Amino acid sequence: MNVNTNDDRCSVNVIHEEVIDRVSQKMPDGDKMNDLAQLYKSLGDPTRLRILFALNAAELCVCDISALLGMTQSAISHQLRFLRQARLVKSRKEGKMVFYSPSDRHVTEIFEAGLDHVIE
Amino acid sequence: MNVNTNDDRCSVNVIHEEVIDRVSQKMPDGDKMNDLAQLYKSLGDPTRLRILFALNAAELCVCDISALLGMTQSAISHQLRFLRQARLVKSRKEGKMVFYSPSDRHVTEIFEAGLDHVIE
DNA sequence: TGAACATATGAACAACCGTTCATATGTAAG
DNA sequence: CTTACATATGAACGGTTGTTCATATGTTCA
Repeated sequence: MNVNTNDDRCSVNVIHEEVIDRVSQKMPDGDKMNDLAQLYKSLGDPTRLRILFALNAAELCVCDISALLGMTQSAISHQLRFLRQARLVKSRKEGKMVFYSPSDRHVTEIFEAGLDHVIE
Repeated sequence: MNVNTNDDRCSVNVIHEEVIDRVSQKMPDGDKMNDLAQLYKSLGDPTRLRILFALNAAELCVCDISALLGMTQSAISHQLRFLRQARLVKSRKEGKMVFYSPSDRHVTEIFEAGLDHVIE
C-alpha cells in the first residue's frame, strides 16, 4: 500500500517506500555531498580545468599560465585564488613571481576518471 | 632571454617559453576540455549529485526521488532533464511513471574518485 | 628613492543557474 | 468522457559566476 509522506515540500504519493528507505540509509550526509559538489564545481569551468591540466604538467608562474591560455593576468589570478581557496593548488613565491602547482595527487586521479568518460 | 608574445589578450612577458611550449603540446584541445568541464559542471550541484547517488543505488521514479530528497517534483524533473541531456541518466516509461537509472558505469567511477578526495 | 615588473584585488556587469509557480501532456481507471 | 495522478515544461526571479577594468601591493634593480 502506498504511503503519503505529506511533508510540506512534496505532497505526491510515495510509491516505493522500502526502496527509498534503503537508498536513504546509504546516502552520504548533506555536508559531504556539498563538499563533493563544491569539488566538482571547481573543475566545472574550462579555464580552471586548463590551469589544472597545465600545472599537472609543470610548475608555472601566473604570467606563464596567462600566456599559455591566452587570457589576461587578472582573469588567471582570480581563478588561481579560487583554486587556492579550494585547496586544489598551492603557491610558492620566488622573487617577484609566484609559482603554482597542484596541491595533491587526488586531483590527477579525478581528472583521469573524467577524461575516460569524455573520450569514449 | 625573455620573449614577448604580444598577442592582444596578454601583454606580459613570457618568462619560461620552453616550459610553456612543452605544456602547450600536451594540452588537450579546447573542445575536449569544454566537454570535460561540462561533465564536471553536471556533477557540481548537490541536488544532481544526490540524484545520481540515489540512482546508483536503485532505479527510481520521479516521485520517489522527490520524496527521498524532500524537494518538489518540478525541481527534480528539471534536474532529471538536465541529467538526461548530459547523458548521465536514462529513463524507462512504465504506465504513468518514468523510471530513471544511470546511463553508464563511468559516472560511478568519477564519483568514487571524488569521494576519496573529500573523505581524506 | 623611483621606475619597472609580477601578482592580487575590489567593483561592476552580463551571462548563467536552480528553484518556484502555473500549467500542459500523457496515462490509467471509473 | 471525466477524474486523478505522474511527469514535463515555460516563464520568471534571485543568486551566483567569470571576466574586465582600474588600481593596489610587493619585489627587484638602478
